[in-house]
Amino acid sequence: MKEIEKTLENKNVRPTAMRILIYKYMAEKKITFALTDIENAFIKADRTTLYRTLKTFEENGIVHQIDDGTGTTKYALCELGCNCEIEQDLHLHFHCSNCNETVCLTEHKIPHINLPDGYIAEDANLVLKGICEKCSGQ
Amino acid sequence: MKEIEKTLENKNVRPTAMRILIYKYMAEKKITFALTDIENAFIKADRTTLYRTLKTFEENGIVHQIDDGTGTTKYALCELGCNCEIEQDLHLHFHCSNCNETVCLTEHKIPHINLPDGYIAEDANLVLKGICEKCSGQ
DNA sequence: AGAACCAATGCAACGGAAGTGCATTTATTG
DNA sequence: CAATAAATGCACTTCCGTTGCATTGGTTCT
Ligand SMILES: [Mn+2]
Ligand SMILES: [Mn+2]
Ligand SMILES: [Zn+2]
Ligand SMILES: [Zn+2]
Repeated sequence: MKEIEKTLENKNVRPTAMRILIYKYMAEKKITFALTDIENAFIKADRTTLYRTLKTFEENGIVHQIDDGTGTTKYALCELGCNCEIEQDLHLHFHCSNCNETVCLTEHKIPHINLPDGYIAEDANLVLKGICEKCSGQ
Repeated sequence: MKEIEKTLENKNVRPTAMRILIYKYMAEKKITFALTDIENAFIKADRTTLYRTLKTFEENGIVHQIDDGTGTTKYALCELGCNCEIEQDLHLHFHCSNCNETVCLTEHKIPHINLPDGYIAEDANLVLKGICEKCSGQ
């Protein structure tokens, strides 16, 4: 409780009741989630509020967006010490085609790629798709 | 003309007038394109027809879809000898944040990634974002 | 405490893009 | 030519992200 408030304040985000709830939801969840997921978890909350809360969280380095190729944006809590407001943390993401869940593989960074002359890379997105550990039964 | 017809027939796609036009458009274009692009290029054609034509083309290995993270699906003609109906051609794509164009870097394959135990990769998508050669002025 | 102010929330509506059902036209086959 | 199948066009739907604006709630200043 108090801890979450501190965390938010440290990131310059006012710890409102709503925001604390949302943060809690995210912290308990191990995998990534979509706006709709969180919307279903909190019947009370308005979609827009959740949307803007996540946006605020993102702008202040609390969560990061994930584009896993499903067409719906996913979010995940940033790791401790992740400073993705300043520079991107280019870890890869895995999307399971069986359970449809997307996970951050924060240990696995996107390898450096040599581009043709003239191309300047500033950002990268690598998504692997297949069967996750839970679904592969191992 | 006749050549395009042959190409389509070889891929088991009936060479209708519309399809030949669309193929021609794609062949002239060097970069990838969205459904809307092609829609604007052919005032006459209905969006659904274009949509389904591209779908047919994709199912028969004439074009491949590209998810460049912009939210709108891009398409590009497959290379000669590309057999992406059978197995994915996992080359990377580059999206320029200046001119907003996406290009296939067919020479650059997505490197193999070691995943944690239990994860089975079947597909991959790697998109680099930044400044393209045209826009970097080199 | 009360007034003034700003941030957060909620409701409604918009817009882009993908996708589907069905009628109509066009091509293919017997 | 008739019968059949494929391709095209129109209308409509759904999904998701996004914005405008009114309302609520909390903070600060007098
Ligand atoms: Mn992540
Ligand atoms: Mn490509
Ligand atoms: Zn799974
Ligand atoms: Zn460019």
